[in-house]
Amino acid sequence: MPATGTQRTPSQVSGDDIVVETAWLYYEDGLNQNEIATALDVSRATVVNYLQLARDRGYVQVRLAHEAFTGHRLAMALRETFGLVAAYVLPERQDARHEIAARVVRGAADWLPSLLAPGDRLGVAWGKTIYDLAERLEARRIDDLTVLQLVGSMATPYGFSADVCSSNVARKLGAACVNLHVPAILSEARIARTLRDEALIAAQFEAMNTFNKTLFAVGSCTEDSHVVSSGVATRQELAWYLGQGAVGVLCGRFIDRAGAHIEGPLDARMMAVDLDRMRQREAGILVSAEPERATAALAAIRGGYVTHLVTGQAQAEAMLAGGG
Amino acid sequence: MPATGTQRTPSQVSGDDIVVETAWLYYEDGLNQNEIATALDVSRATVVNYLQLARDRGYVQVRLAHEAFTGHRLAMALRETFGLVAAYVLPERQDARHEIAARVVRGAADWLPSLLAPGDRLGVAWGKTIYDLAERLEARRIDDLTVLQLVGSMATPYGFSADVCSSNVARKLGAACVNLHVPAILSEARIARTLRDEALIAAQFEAMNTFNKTLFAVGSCTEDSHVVSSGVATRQELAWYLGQGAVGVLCGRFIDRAGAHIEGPLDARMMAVDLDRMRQREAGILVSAEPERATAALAAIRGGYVTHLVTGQAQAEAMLAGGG
DNA sequence: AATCTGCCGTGACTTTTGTCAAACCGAGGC
DNA sequence: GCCTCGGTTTGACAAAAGTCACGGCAGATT
Repeated sequence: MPATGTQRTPSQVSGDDIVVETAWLYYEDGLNQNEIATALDVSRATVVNYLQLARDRGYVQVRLAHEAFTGHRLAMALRETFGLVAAYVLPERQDARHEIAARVVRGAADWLPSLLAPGDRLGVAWGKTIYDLAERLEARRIDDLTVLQLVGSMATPYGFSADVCSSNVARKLGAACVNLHVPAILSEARIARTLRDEALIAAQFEAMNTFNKTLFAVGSCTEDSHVVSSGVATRQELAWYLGQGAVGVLCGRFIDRAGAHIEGPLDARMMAVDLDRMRQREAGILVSAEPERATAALAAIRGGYVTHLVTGQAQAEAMLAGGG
Repeated sequence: MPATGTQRTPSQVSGDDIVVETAWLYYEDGLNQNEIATALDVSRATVVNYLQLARDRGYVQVRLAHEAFTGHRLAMALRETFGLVAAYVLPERQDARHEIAARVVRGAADWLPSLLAPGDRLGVAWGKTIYDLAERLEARRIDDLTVLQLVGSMATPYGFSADVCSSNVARKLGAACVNLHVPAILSEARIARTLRDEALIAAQFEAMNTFNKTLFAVGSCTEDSHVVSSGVATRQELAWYLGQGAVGVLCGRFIDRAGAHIEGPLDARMMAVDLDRMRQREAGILVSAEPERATAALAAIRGGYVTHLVTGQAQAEAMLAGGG
């Protein structure tokens, strides 16, 4: 039983000795709280306190292994069907569809660091998904990493823009960041040309094109899509692209079912990475949560932009049903 | 309540869908088993089973953060006192002294991967500690890593030798391995010279010397030390070195309190890395568990061979008391 | 020196989790 | 169509973990 009459000084507890010891016995040696209490000669309640302290201080890390998601039935199917390097499928209940976006983002944030290596140059697109992903990314330095903004900036009603997306990803990963200090879309092709010829901007584009991995989402082609709400495209323009067979938006460019770039009125006015360049990469990471985007995601895969896919169960099923 | 009359087929459970979903709800979303049972419409006992499955399959990873050990009171003190880059101190109870070696080895095995980066060339010494460490190391590939054997091989009564140590470390980390295919000690200096001049051996030595990080333990200078039991040194030789002020053995070489190499009868007959070279490295990782080795560890630190130290609480205290 | 204050540690109680044998289901063989 | 077999699910019970209000020591304050 616990000896009475002695009490540890604050520093002994804060100094971590006992807390770490307790955590070790519990989590590494697998003793239960009673055994630990006996061994350390304190009450079990105290053991509970120490363990709580250990958790509060972040000493205990619990996570689900990537294999749980990459080894998932649907993940394997996606991988084989579409020739991906890996797929990461988040589980999803019928009755919690609204949560899936958050889960996919969380999963992608957990997975991303393990897909990157020192020396990588990561091209980052923009969108709510990417923005949220950056938010959830836990700070973990990757040596000699550079983040490159793939699309010009564009203010949105939601408070994120391409430069914020890339900056945040860079910050979390301790990476250098090359931003594109231009709007994503300009009113006239002439102005876009002028800007692209500007030495500073040209240099930024040149730097941008040195990426070896990419991180992006695909937009859907509906009127409530971000392409429209952010002002990149007007409704008329969207309608025109739809008429040409557009099923998705990738880095601001419209693509058809086969993933081919649909050249149109916007391209000359757009400041963004070229889609042909997007195919030349070591790894292309697509994050896509909602089943409604299955078609767009399929197009991106068929177009050859994707090697790694993060998605939810429902979208995975939709893709396997619709593609193949 | 759980609906009766339906039951999952084996493949549905083995197929991981439900198991991963359950694990997610429990570990990521923090629901308790009752809430999960309700949500998934199964009994709580089933939830327990699923969670057990998830753990059995290795989907759940629980570990103590490195900060628990590097941020430890004694770790900070060691770091500051001896100017180390980092120290990793394992907690230790009075009544479990015999376990500390296992803990330190485990801690070192957990820490090591995070100290290595792609492209590194890791020199590995030998000894029971290093051998055990290799055993405990969990398989995790580090790109473009090369492991280099720092000391010639020597059969021991315990079944490990330097080549086994380095090979095992390399295997676990998915690294290339350069072994030294010679005995650690030869009967005559002349033979050692001859061997060193042999093209093949010379090339191995040359490769060995390209290390940028080192992993080693220090031996103590007692009659039951491995230096004697493995036949590297005779008792007479040991006695001679003790007379010269030897307090420890590092990669087969004797060092004094200041960590200086004590040149003696063995050196010309020895096939091992040069101690001067051991000082020229990005990182030197010393693993040492028993308090009796505090003196030897101190010497190694004073000698400038160490930047990272893994040890137990008792040895840490001994070092802080004895050195400074 | 007495008092105060802020943690620390504890026992009793509640909630959560783990165990196990028995019931149950579906698939295939007779 | 019935039966057996292997794995799944479950309810009842047991064990473990979490909570909380109170008692107590140590160092600071007056």
